[in-house]
Amino acid sequence: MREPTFFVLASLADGRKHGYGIIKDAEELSDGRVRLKVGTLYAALDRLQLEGLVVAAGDEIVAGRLRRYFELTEPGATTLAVESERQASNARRATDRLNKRAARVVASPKAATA
Amino acid sequence: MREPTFFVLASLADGRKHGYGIIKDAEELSDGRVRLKVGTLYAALDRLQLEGLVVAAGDEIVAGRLRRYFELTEPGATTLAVESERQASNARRATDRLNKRAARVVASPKAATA
DNA sequence: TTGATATATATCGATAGTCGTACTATGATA
DNA sequence: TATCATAGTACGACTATCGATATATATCAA
Repeated sequence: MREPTFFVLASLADGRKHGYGIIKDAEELSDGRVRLKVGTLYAALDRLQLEGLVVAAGDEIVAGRLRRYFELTEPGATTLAVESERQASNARRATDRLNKRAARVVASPKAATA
Repeated sequence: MREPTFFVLASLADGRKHGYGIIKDAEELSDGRVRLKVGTLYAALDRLQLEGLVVAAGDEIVAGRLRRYFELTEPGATTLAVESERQASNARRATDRLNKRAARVVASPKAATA
């Protein structure tokens, strides 16, 4: 799963939201690192609905503007949990290796990757 | 960064390796979850070399077969470290939300995402 | 009142990384 | 002698994301 899609699910794990709300929330949740593009967002929502990870949760008109709400399904929550554990695990493995590498570089800079 | 590319760097963090060796190592490192395709691997290696994250580290002929060796550069190690922290952080944020959501679902199943 | 910014969604061509498959070739094993 | 593991090359197809454009309302500043 790519990062934008991951953040769509993570955003909805917080509760029911509308498209633009997801964009703002994902930016905040990622400390500004993830700025979902509108094309990416709505394409992802369509796809995630087809996969059953997200469901439409009502349209509302607020201040003359349409808001399309979405919410996470239980399979969506499970998928996000699996994906989170996968990424945490990947990060741990890579960090372990980088730490060992750093130890080698300190000991012998030129043969660090030998 | 996508998962296959991440594992190419993670594999090389362990030391100099040849293409096929990276495929085997990535599979082991990921507990069998990541099986790099040859097309993906060599395309990634070409790209990572252009980006300066990886360098060719000599060709060898072993048992009549060509082996193309690669190693991680310092910028490559830094990129992997940044990417690992990014993924660990993303996973933490998502897991936090899932835990809060689970608490809500236990308290009130039908209004969990309201 | 004109322009800029924020909110909110729709749509679409281009891009990039990955996948899938086929191909060549050697050495080891059954 | 057939199959599997090793090792690399090549290329078309796929798909999520990007980047841009369009539409529309509300608010605020110049």
